[in-house]
Order: sequence, then structure tokens, then C-alpha cells
Amino acid sequence: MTLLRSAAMDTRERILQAAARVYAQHGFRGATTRLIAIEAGVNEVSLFRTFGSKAALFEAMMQSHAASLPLPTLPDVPGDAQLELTDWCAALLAHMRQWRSIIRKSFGELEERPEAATVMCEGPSCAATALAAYATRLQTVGLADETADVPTAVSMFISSMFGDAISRDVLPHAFPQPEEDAPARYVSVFLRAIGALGAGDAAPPRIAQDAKDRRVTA
Amino acid sequence: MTLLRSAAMDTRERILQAAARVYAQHGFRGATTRLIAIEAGVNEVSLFRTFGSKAALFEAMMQSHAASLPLPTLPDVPGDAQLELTDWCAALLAHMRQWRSIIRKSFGELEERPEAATVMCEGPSCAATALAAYATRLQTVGLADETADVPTAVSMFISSMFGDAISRDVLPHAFPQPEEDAPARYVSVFLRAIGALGAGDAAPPRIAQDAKDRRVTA
DNA sequence: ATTGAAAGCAAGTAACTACTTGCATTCACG
DNA sequence: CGTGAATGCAAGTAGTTACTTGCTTTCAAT
Repeated sequence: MTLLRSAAMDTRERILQAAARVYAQHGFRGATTRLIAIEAGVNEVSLFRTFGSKAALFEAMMQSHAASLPLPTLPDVPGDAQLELTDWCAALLAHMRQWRSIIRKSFGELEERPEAATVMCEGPSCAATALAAYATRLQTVGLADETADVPTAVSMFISSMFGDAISRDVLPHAFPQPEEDAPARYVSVFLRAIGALGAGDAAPPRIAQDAKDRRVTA
Repeated sequence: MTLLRSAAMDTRERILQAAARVYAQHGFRGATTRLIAIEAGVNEVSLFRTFGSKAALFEAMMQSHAASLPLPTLPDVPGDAQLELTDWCAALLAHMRQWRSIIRKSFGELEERPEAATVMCEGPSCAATALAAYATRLQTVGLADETADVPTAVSMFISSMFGDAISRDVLPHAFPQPEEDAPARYVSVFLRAIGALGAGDAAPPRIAQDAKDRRVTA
């Protein structure tokens, strides 16, 4: 029984992954059961025997994708903000880029299939919460301007990450910075916006060396 | 002949507008010719007689929408940056919000129908160019930090506008600021990021009064 | 009044959709 | 060996899709 079930899980898993790939390419309406079966290398009937219906298959697919979400974390007590945020930002970008096609499709189909929102929202909204907490701690410790509008800056930062992650591959001209430099530059702009970096601020100027403009140190 | 043609233009226009509405709701695959004909109040055959095919109809629709693009402009010589940018930002947001559903759908279908990109790109990319020029002028005049990373700040600002315009109605929890305050706050964060606003800067502090934090003036 | 273009209407086509049914095949386990 | 669950295969169903055809109606211009 157990070995038989492992074989069943195998085809189930193959169908789920194939469904994700086909959905990422063609969306819900375009992801026909026939295409998914071919992509999975299984018979189309097995698809209905395993999941019952196309809708149930996609529900299972979304849940299985939502299950595996190892989001990056920020330290509780801020150290080198530029460094810590750049690493975190790069990990966050990589994480969201993994699902960019699926996110794009789910986003476009949000009005018709709102349940898809959970998958694409959890990542950015958790990231926003973490970043807001981190920035507030920076303010508390005196490393950021306490008059800064942290919620708005965080919202703009997350929007930018989201936009970069899901747009860069299809609209490259909209992103002037190369992919490898982007995290550090995004973080620099963010830190300047909350008064934690820049010419007239208390932030240690050497941090800027990690980014791009070295004249600040002079 | 001319009057007859005006009647023909009428149905043609009705079909085009109906196609835009149905496409905004259901996407390309979901926007069936039957639905469009019903929405336009015309016979389905008239649709094919006028445009030949569904693909040709949508091509015409995208072109007719790309034609009407009165984007807001920024003054050549910067005056009150906070005020000017807030007005511009509000107009830009309103402009993009007009097409939010269509943009969402086109964005999700970019891989399958790349020609849709032109419609949704022209707005943001023109806005980015205008904002970059404005910010650079601010730097030149000495109203902004010349060490600021203007291209990145502009890219993040446009991403944030784009994200707000097309996401706020479907993911309201992702936008903490009320719709009417958003432009001023976005602009404040942007100006701080390029060193044109805030505690330790040369920007006239009264500008901040238009925004949200009044303690800066004290 | 006649003409002619534009539109409606009913019907049909071929392909595709999700989904079903019945039967044959495989193959690990007892 | 044989039992039984998982899978494959062939065929079919009912509905939808884009698109066509043939005919009738409307109605402004001559």
C-alpha cells in the first residue's frame, strides 16, 4: 500500500508541476487538461482520476505552491543596514522571480479567480511587515530619521521589488540597473528616503561604498 | 456616403469599446466574440464583417486606445517641487487607473501576446523620462543632492505608481495610505530619496507643509 | 420610388473544451 | 500464481469557440 501510494504521489506530483508550468505559460483558460497531461507525460484521464476536475487540480496546485515558502528574514537588532537589507532584498527578489510567470497570470486573473491572490500576496505582504519593523527599529535606535514616512517608503520599496521581480524579464528597458546591482541601489534609495543614508545624515558613510557612489566618502 | 460611413463608424466604435470592456473583465481568451457582440448590442456577424477576425479586432482596439494618451507634463524649470510633483503624480495615477484592468490583463498575457506591451508601456516609460529630466534639473539647480541615484529613485517611483494604479482596487490591504493622500506621500519619499526634502537639506522647509509632517518646519 | 450599403437573423461548420465510460495493461504484494 | 490497485488507451458526450453562408430588413441618398 505504501509503495503503491508513493507511485501515485509521483504521478500526482508530476501533474501538479506540469500544471504549474502550463499555467505559467498560458493562464487558466489556456492551460487545457490535454496540454497539462502531455506536459506531465501522463494520460489525460489520470488527471481527472487524480483530481476530479480542472478547478480542483488548480486549487491543489496553488496550495502546494503556497506551502513551500522559505522567505528571507531580517535581523531583530539592526547592524549594517545597507549590507543586511541588500542581502535580504536580493533573496526576496530571487524568491519572487521564481514565481514571476505564475504571479503575472494570477494577477491578471485576480478578478475572475480571486483565490489565486493568496499565493502572490503572502510573499510581498510578509516582506512589507518585516521591512517596516526593521525600519522602525532603525528609527528607534537613531539610525534613521524619526520624521520619515516609513509606511510609505516601505510600500514603495515593496512595490519596486514586486515590479522588478515580475517585469524585468518581459520589459527589460524599464529597469536601467543591471540585475546584480539592483538590490544595493534599491536599498540605498530606500535608506536615503528614511534618512538612514546620505550626505547630511548620521549613517556611517562607508556603507555607501558597497553601493555605487564613492564621492560620498570623500 | 459620408452619412452612411458615420453610421458604420458608430457600430465600429461600439464594438471597439465593448471589446475593451469585455477584455478588461475576461482577458483575450475569455473575451468571446459572442460576449463582445452582446455587450456592444450588435449582431455577432457584424463583428466579423467589420474587423475580419477576433485578432484583428483586438489589434484595432489596442491601437485606438494607444491613440488617446494625454499624459500629464512637468514644468521645464522646477518651482515648488513638492507641489508640482504631487499634481503630476495624481494625474499620472488617475491616467493609469483608467486602464488598470486592461493593463492587468495585457501584463498577464505579455508572453502570449507581446504586442499588447506597447499600450501599457508607453505611459510609464514616458513618465519615467519626464521625471528623470525633472529630477536632474533639480540637481542642476542645486535643489537636490547631486550624489543621489536619480535613475534608481525614478525607477522605484514609477514602479510604485504603476503598482498602486493597477493593484489598489484588487489588493487594497497592500496600500496603507488612503488614495487621496498617496500622491503627496509618494512624492515626499521620492524627494527625500534624492535629497530634495528633509531635515538636513537645502530644500525650503515650507514645502513639507503641503505634505504631511509639520515638525520639519519647527 | 428605386437603389445599395449596412445591419440583423438563422443556421451551420470544424475544431476544441472538460469530462466520462469501458476495457486492456502493468506490476508490486500476498 | 493471482489479486487488486494504478495507469493507459480508444471512443464518445455535450457544450463552446471562431467564423461562414444565405437571406431578409432597414433606411438614407438619388
